[in-house]
Amino acid sequence: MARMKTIANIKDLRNYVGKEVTLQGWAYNVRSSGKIVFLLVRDGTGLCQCVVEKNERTESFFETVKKLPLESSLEITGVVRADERAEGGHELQVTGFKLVQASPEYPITPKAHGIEFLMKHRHLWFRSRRQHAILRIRHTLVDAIRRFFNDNGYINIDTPIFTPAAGEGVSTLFQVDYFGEPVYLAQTGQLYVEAACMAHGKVYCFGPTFRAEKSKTRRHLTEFWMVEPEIAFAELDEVIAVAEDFILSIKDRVLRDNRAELEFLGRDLKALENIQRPFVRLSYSDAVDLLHGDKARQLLEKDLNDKNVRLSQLEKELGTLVELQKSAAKQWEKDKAAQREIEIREDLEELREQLKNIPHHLELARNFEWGGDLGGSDETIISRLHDQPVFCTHYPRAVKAFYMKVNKDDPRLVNNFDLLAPEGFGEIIGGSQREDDYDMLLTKIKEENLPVEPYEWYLDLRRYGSVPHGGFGLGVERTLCWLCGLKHIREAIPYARMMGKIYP
RNA sequence: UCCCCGAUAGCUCAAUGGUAGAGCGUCCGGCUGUUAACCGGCAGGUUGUAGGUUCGAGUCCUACUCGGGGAGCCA
Repeated sequence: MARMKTIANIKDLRNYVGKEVTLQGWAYNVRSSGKIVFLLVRDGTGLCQCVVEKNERTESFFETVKKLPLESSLEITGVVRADERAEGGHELQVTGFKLVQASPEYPITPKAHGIEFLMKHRHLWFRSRRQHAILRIRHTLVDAIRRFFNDNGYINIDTPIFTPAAGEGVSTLFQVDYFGEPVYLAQTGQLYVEAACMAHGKVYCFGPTFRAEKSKTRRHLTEFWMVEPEIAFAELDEVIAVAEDFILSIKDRVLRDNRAELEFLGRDLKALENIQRPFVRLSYSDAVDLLHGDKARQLLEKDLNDKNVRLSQLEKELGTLVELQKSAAKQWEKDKAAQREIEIREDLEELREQLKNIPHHLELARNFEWGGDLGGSDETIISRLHDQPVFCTHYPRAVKAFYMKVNKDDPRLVNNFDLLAPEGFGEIIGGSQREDDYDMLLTKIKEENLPVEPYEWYLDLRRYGSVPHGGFGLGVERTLCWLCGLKHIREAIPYARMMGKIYP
């Protein structure tokens, strides 16, 4: 009587309607009603409602399923059928069940949890739908990044993570003991990839990178992933054109492959679909004018006004909720009101924080002096004044790294660019044309009081067949935040490493 | 490094300086179409740590630890 069982993935169930299949997965949720149990199973590819009715066929396991602890591992067999009432449109009429392992009580319930608790259970949080969706999109993003460069003639070059002390901003690097010698975790692969660029023409490196800055914000990680292409015989405009093609390519790929996930995350798909070439090109000097101008002021004043309106709306709703909780007859009505009240209080707190900061941001923008580096709030203003990504170019030489190419026409400037993602998501790319003139590079190394000796190999690249070249670095997590509409970067990487956080 | 907020049951949160509570989860019972199901019941606590004020501290004060948000700095 033994039959071969058909193992199916939940994402493929539509191909098995009317057939008996076996799912291998975990119990995501269980609801029961006397003689019928609805078991929501996840298998990594999707969720499927499995319906167990109490009858002779299910007798041996009905009670087990009914009392199944969440996240117990299992194999479940049944006939696939289409049903509007089921999540995903298909469900399983269960005929067989095998418990692989019964879980003890699972920490993460279908109810609300705080971020501290969830981050402590990051290893289990992966199983939740939102985190599952985000990491799937990350997978697509990483693949799209490699695809773009591989398909366009770039060679992948891995750069070292242990790097010698080069004197540059050592305080922001992690020091490691390397056989008794202090070395540092790389904060960029760029200098190394430039060398490979002179061998292969078009190259890129892609790996983790480390910053020891003591920043505790929603935009910072101490360990994050960066892809850094480098192109020979390219000046600034050409590098910018590549960055534009690249961003459009990865954006389209994620929209194509992960529409369902983006929708689940509540991402405004229109906002992504509307991203088209050409992106905005804005020089640093024009950006400074923009910050000083009426538009920036009006934006912040409108923001202030909108947020105040929102604040009073929420306060009003809060009042009615408190009344509702007193008057509601049903317990569940009270619970729902209580839950909403918590949400509103969180929103209110955030709004008040933002409102407190707006005058400060206004001040920063108005008093911004030509020559300084653009701050986070300045970038937000610039990006929100445009509906396409903004290339901000030609920063003052004094605030940028020594390897950036000095501008021919205005030696106060360098040929660099940052790309600001729309909707206020901020900087996702930093890039430049590199200084290819030996004498100028040496001058700049000395200007910054850097030791020359560790850079001899780098100077060699300008001694032997120097050519105009340039590239950029894209932060994977910040890009993912933009694509997914994430408020905090900690959700954009499987194991976030942040100041003071290393578990799990 | 600085500023603001927080820490109470496994989870999310209540509690004028005066007897520590609710919902969810667990456990027990009920329910054949549930969608964070629902309904009834039981159990569940050294209120982050150490001091202090007070007749009396979850609540006030001080320090510390941890967390959240922001500033600076950065990508």
